[in-house]
Amino acid sequence: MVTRERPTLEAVARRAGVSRATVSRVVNGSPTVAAAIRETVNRAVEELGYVPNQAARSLVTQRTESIALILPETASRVFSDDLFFPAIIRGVGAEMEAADKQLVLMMTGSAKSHDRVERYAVAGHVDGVMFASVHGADPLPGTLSRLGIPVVCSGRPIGGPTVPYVDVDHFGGVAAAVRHLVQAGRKRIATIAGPQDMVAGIDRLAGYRATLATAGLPEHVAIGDFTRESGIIAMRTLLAEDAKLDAVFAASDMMAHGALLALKEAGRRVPADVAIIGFDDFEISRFSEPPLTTVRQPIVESGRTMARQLLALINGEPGLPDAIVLPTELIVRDSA
Amino acid sequence: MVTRERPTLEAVARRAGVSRATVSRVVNGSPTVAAAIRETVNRAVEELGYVPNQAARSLVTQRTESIALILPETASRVFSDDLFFPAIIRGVGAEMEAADKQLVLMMTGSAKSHDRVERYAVAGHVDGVMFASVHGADPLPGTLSRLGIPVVCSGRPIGGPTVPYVDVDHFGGVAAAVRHLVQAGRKRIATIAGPQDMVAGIDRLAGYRATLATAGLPEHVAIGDFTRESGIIAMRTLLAEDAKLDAVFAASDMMAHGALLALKEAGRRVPADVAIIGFDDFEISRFSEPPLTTVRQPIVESGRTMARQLLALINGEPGLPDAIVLPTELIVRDSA
DNA sequence: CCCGCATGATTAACCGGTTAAGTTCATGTT
DNA sequence: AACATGAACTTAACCGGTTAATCATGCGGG
Repeated sequence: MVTRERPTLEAVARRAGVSRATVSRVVNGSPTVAAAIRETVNRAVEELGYVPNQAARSLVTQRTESIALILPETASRVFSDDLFFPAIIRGVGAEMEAADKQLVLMMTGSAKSHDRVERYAVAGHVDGVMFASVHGADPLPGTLSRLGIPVVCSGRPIGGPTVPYVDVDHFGGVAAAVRHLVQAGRKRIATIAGPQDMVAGIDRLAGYRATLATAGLPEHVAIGDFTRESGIIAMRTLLAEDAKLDAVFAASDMMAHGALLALKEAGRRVPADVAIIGFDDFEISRFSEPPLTTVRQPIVESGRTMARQLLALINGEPGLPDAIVLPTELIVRDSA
Repeated sequence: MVTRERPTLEAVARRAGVSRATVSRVVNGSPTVAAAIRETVNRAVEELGYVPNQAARSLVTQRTESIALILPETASRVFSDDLFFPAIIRGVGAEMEAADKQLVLMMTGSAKSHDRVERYAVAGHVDGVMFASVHGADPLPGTLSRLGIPVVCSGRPIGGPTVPYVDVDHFGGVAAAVRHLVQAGRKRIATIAGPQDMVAGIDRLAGYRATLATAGLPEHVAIGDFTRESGIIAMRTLLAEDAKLDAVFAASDMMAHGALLALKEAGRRVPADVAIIGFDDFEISRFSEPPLTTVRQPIVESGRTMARQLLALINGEPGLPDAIVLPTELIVRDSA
């Protein structure tokens, strides 16, 4: 390991025959530098391979140029084939890269890690914090926000939006899906709902209920946790409770896929006997048997939007919306 | 936004009636502090809610306590239903959390971002760098390593291992899979290989070739890019070239899944007409139709291992291995 | 010819820690 | 009693930048 000495501002200054301050100004593109000097300094920077030390810079600017993305630990443990968080990361990452900011990933869940995140953010390691999918009424976003740290959540926080957030139109998407089933003449429309401590779970169930109520149809609810296995179990339960149900709205594609498996196991044909609609529009749904009708939610876009919001917040841009809700869209394939 | 002033060492020192140096020593757990003073200082820290400023600390210690994980940007394109990188992230993240280090995520691929990563690492923003799956003969890991920056790769780098790496036993896993097919009496065993600019693609194809050669059977190769769609296309090609093939080893589960779809489309039964084995053992493979026989590779574990290696390297631990190869295992289900 | 004023560079203070060197003081030696 | 020793604290230098305040220089105007 060589650990070659890296040149400092001082070194560049000496080489260019100017003061540290002038080099600093050149490096930061200040306009009050004569062209000739700028040229000389740039050459020196080039020759020495100078790269500014971020720690030194942060110390005085009070900015770190990096941003934390908090992922619920539970998610990564439970959802070993979850595609939601990767997509969020992708969206956020793209935006961060465009803004030349660094992305720091943190998992949280345990009280210990929870505390760790708080200390980390408070210590000024990052200029802002994003939360990907808040579970329950997590107080952390509010706490950080109150401490003056810019925060944006993906998913409307439960218990009053005390922080800006980006979410998708769960309700509208579900309503479109359920209406689609109603219009196809389905009468016994069940749902496999998501966890009721997450807004995505709550809102999608609400959309189902409201739309069925409007249509004057009875509701039939089983609860899952967004995973395929929970979808299988929920579908079996639903069938046991109502052998004649003719449609199911599953609050996630994974659960819809599980339902598909359970229906096949029970000898039901899809969509002939039972129609099924999912929510997410993951790649996999194009290839399921049959291909899944589903509500597309723009996950990557929501990551990007969250990142853009946070950057704007950090830059102190005025008139930022507290909430942004992205549209969802019903994608009709063969399952309904 | 409040942006409450955060207390500094100085403030704590004043409150505790000692010098900055003493507080620093207490905070860093130096043994040369009297118990009484330590107590007083800790109380002051508590009361003021003091959290050390990492930038200031890094400036003098030359350590940032954070580590970069580089993901190939191309991956993020494939990412849309890729489960490999999320698993790597999970493994690395767990280990980083345990070591109380921060994880900085960077995507690279374009020459521009490539340069960005280099500058970032060289600027001392991170104490070390991990590469998740190196494409082709990427010079970046070697470059950074030569500059004295601790580097570990996931996947043996092509073109001579100039950097320590962690990989899985592709060859052994594939050999077991192909032997399984041979022992089942399959005679026309094709493969859908992965991209040949990645070690995972190369080694798996080599394993296939060597094992078939040993068995005295002819080879039959189509190339994919690890995605489901490429699996579909490759399978169609293989069938067109040899309508009588009776087995396929696909170098990824996604491609195996694609192959399954293409075989169904062609009216072939699995495993009766054609046996199929994948590689990865993603969750999805337990639920495919039929459930997929596959080679399990410990992705999360490989992320953890890579992280542990890097931390050891950073700590200057002696006698570290240049390469660690984790075992793979054939998981027999219904497809072969 | 001298003054005032831009313009552009320099000086020096500061960001918030760490740590080597120096100081103080109680204790042990002879 | 004089002095070496060592424990525990303080002083002060330093890490590598940024930036407000200051200063030098050249130029147009009176």
